[in-house]
Amino acid sequence: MVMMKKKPSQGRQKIPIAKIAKSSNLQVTFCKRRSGLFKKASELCTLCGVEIAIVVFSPANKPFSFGHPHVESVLDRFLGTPKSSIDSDFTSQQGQDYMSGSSVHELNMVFTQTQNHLEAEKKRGQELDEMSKAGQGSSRRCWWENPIDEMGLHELEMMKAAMKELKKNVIKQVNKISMIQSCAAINSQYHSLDEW
Amino acid sequence: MVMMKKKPSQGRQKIPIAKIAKSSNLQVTFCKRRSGLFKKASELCTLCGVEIAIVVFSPANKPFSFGHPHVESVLDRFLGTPKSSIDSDFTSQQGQDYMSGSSVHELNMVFTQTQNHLEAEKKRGQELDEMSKAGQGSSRRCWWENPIDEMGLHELEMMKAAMKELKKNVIKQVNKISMIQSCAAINSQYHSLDEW
DNA sequence: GACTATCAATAAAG
DNA sequence: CTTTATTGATAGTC
Repeated sequence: MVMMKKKPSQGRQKIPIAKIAKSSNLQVTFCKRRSGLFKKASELCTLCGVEIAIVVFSPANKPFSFGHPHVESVLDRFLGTPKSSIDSDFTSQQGQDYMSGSSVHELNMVFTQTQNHLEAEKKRGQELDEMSKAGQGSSRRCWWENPIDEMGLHELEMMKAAMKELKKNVIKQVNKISMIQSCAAINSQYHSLDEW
Repeated sequence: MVMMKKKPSQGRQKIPIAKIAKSSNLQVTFCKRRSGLFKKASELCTLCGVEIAIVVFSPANKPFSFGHPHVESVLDRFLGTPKSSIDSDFTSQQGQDYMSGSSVHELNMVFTQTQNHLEAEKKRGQELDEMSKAGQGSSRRCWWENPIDEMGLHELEMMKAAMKELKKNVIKQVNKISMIQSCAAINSQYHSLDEW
């Protein structure tokens, strides 16, 4: 062909190794690199005949995993050899046995409940992610307006502290106002402050 | 230099993806490809801001691992979400009794991991709370953050009612969580609820 | 470990 | 998903 044609593509461009801002690009890059990573892992398995397990949580917190021969068998093996910590940042300790006297069934109940709580926490975490990503939209609530049911212990602890402080201030202010309006009738409603 | 030199290297040659026979080659290939794999993984983390964990057992059965932010946190999270099985060869089930035949110790391990995960999730949620609170800029505050001094009697009255309701819900939730984590040590901090 | 020629992985566009 | 142009990973070697 005698026709000149401009480059139909810039081909592969170098990208800086830093958090990708553009959401669509991030999604594509994650997909490509995840499959590339899994491919590399499978090649490593075949070439060297080793066991491997990879677990990734996508930007949307969806779990992906690769394992040879199986994810769980490799993880079991790894978790069963705590000295693996010397090879990486994996630091672990064998904690005490919780509730050693309990029945397996009881443990299962507790475990299931804890897992459910965990699910709720994670879901809430995701929602918070979405919220902060969505920016200052009109739908934003103050954290204290979030459903109490979805709060964790730590948040409740913080709320308790905040409320105690608030109560102190409220009482102070009420007293101040009461002084100013030295009208006894109004104050009567606040005599039961200590019932809080 | 005027000296001719023959090609000092054949460069990279393609190798078949099959078990490497030569032990020395296998060793060096494992090292190179393992580090390459971990590098790819870290890039994926940086680019996409995701959590990842890799566990490999070398040809000599030595464990190597890579994890961001931590191997164990990612594995805990993964093991706590058995429905991740749909994404890979990891097969599990969401039955009522988990691992009925397992020892109490095993259950305890899993439970401990799940609890740790729960803690991590809660902490993360709290950090997000802080973020979104701070992100509102100095201009906008939640009403309860407004100076108490500027409130009139009516607002204080309303606040009192709101706080009573809040307190009721908080206590309810704390009790719920306390029930779930029937671990006495943790609950001790909440025994003084009635001091409010 | 380091070097270098090759080839596979992949960013961007279709 | 497919194509294209480039970058980056790495097999062989010292």
